[in-house]
Parts: sequence; C-alpha cells; structure tokens
Amino acid sequence: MTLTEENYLKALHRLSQNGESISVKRIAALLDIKMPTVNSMVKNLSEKKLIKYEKYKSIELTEKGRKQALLILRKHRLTELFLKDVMGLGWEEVHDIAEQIEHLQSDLFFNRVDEMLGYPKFDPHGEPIPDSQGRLPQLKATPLSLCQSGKKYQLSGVLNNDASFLTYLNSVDLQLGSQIEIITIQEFDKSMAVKLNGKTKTVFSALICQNLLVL
Amino acid sequence: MTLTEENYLKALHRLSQNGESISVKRIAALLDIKMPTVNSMVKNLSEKKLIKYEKYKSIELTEKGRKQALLILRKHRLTELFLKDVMGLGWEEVHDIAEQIEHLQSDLFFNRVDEMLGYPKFDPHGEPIPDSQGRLPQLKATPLSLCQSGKKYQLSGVLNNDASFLTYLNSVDLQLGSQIEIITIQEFDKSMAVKLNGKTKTVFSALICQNLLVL
DNA sequence: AAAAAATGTTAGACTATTCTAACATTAATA
DNA sequence: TATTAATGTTAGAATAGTCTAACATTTTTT
Repeated sequence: MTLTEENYLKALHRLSQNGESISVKRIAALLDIKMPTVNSMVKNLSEKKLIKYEKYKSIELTEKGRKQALLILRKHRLTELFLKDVMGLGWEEVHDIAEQIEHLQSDLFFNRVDEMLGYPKFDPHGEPIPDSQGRLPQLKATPLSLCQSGKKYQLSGVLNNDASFLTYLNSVDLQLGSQIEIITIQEFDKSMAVKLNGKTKTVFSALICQNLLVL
Repeated sequence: MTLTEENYLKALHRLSQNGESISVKRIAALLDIKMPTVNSMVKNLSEKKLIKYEKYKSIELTEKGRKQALLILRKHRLTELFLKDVMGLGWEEVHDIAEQIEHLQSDLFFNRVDEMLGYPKFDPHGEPIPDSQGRLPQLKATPLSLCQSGKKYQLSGVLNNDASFLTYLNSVDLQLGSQIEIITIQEFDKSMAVKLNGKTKTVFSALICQNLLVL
C-alpha cells in the first residue's frame, strides 16, 4: 500500500467511528483534497477490496480495509506513546511526528516499541491500541464501583442520564475518554478518592461510582 | 525536497566519497534505476542548484547539495545509533529502518535523538556524524598516546606501515573505524589497558600507542 | 412536484517518477 | 585512425496522485 492509500484508509476509519455515513465530501474535507481526487481514490480502494463502493451510495470499509486501518492506527498510537514516555516529548508535540512514523514498514521496529512500552492497551487519551493482528481489545466496560484502587481507567459510558448527574460530571470536567485514577477506596461507605485526567483530585460517592462505566 | 530527491542526493554524496568521478551509470547502478531516469533527475537537481551538470560531463554536488546530503546522513547515522543504543536493536537490523526514518521532517525529533545519545560525533562504525548545520566535524586525528583514560576513540589511521605492526593490528581485530576505549594508563611505562570494539581487552605498549591515530 | 442547492462523477490536464526504444557522443581497441 | 564498445541523451509512454471545469444525480426547499 502507498502512503497516500494509508492516509485515505485512516481517514475512512476515523469517519466510520462516529456512526455517520461516509461521503466523498467528508473525506475530501478531512484530507483537504478535492472531491474528484477522492472519487478516483475511492475507485482505486474499491478495486483493491478495501472499501465497498457504488456510485452515489455511501462508502464503507470492508473487513480487510478496516484491519489495514487499525494496523496503521496501532502504529500511530504506539508511536505517540513512545515519543512521549520514552523520548520525553510533550503530548502536543507527538502527533505530527507519529503521522510520519506510522507509515514505516518494519515489524521489528514496532514490536520493539510495543515491548519497550510494556504492551500497552490504551494510549494516554484512553483510546484503545489495536493488537498486531488489527484487532481492538474487547471493551467490556465495568462500573467504577467494581474497580481496584491504584489503577487508572477511562470513562466509557454512564448508567444514568439524569440532568443532575450529567451536570455534575461536567462540573468536574469529566467526559467520555477522561482518565480516572482511583487513589483510595473508603471501606466504610465505598466512596473513592480519585484523580481526574491526571490533575483534579476529588471524591466520588458510591452512587456515582455505580453509575460510571470505565475500561 | 521529495523523498526521491533525497535518495539521489545521498547516492551522489556516497559516490563522491571515494574520489572517482560521478557518472550517470554509477548512480543508476547504485540506486538500481535505469540511466534515462537518472538523466532526468540529474537535470532536475541541476535546475535546483543541488548539483553541477553539463551534458556528457561528470557530475558534482554543489555546496548546497552537499549540505543537504550531509543533513540526511546526519539523520541516518543518529537514527542507527538510536535504534542500537536506545532501542537495543542489532547493528545489522538498523540500516533498513534508518533508511526510512532519515526522511522524517522533524527537527524536534532528531534533536531529541541527538540529546538522548549525548551528542555523538561518530557512529559505531567510526563514521563521523555531521552537525545540525550539515558540517562534518574537523577530523584532527591524535596519536592514542596523547589521549585520556576512560574515554572512547575511533581508529582513524596509523603512523607506521611495517608489516609486523599491521599484522599485529589484524591479530587483535583492529581496523580503521574500530573503537578503542582506554581503561587505564600505566604511569610507569605509558602502556595502556584498552577495550577494543566494546569486547576484547588487551594492553598496548607505549610504542603501539604512538603509532595509532584516533579521533 | 418543480426549482434550487448540494453532492457526486467524468473528462482532461499536470507533475513526479519511472520505463523502453532509438539515437548521439565519447572512450577503447584493433 | 577507423571501428566497436561503452556511456549518455532524447523521445515518448505508463502510473500515481493531484487539479479544474463541466456535467449528473440526489436531496432539500419552496
């Protein structure tokens, strides 16, 4: 696969994430490329069985295409973590470099990166890192109330949609993907002292913990 | 500059190393590309003032072209050292990966690599690493006898060409570029306990030390 | 439902990099 | 020196990826 094709696949995968259907226009906007160009590439990727495409219909990744995209995503996320944790670069600095390194062809290199990082399952944004077969780890969300102290989790959902609850989450700046580290758990009332996004410390009551789904 | 142009420049620089004049045929052979293709690229690089070229004449890098080539070489050599020393890859494994990483556009990345390696002046083959301005370090070779203990040097030449001396060097597997680390220096006879290529330990007499030029 | 707007497609062109086939020049040899 | 061999160049075509201009289809609005 060429570098350009890889970038299209990545874009396709990104667009397929948020439910909405994938259009030529959206790809063009994301990659800052004109629609006719996207149209040609879409035909090309379709011939290679990486996407499902029919004129005027919306576009979908095939299993094969999705796997390829996830393998690139794996390289991207491992690289970002490596640049940050091993090389000490700032989180805001790593993306552009990872965009380039993700296209390297070397299993040896990325396996070593993976090894040096201790085979991480999530990047620092809480995004899962696909495995070397392009599989995403099974995301079995757990209520925070069943989690262990000393560990870090990512908020993946809520079990309660009351406005008062959601307003509270907003007030502590907690969103899907936010990091929650359990500092201690109170034996008596099952409340938890937590650190949010590596910054804010606060305490969650048992009721709050029961309504937060984490990974 | 495109990736292809960078590869041509690197080849040009390599060919300019061993004195011989640079021909279209030699570039073609080195890059495994047909002569007419090289011919087009040579015209292109000439327009960009990276090489000096006239029909049927031999080709030369300009100052500008040479500097570009050295900057790529710098990235290549820093990368090889990084892959080996920081990531623990084998010396034979690093070249292909470095061939890819050397084309990354990120001063931030390479500066950090440089920093993590302690601003090395030579790669493990004893090849000098150009600085960030594309300058090669002044190579003022010193007799080993004037060097300090605890430091690492690279063999860059000999001051004696007697067969017996050269045979001795061969017997301890010492070649141009080999690494010599001075462990201790005997006050009494100026002999040196040394470690060669990070492996073999031996002792050099003062006479040997006087005849070895190092960097 | 008809008109207008949005989106998608085709056609044709351009650049970069590569090739093969044919031709030109320089170098080597008889 | 005259041929032959080696090397270099030009011409013309192919592919990947991009563009603009023009045309087609679908969606939205009136």
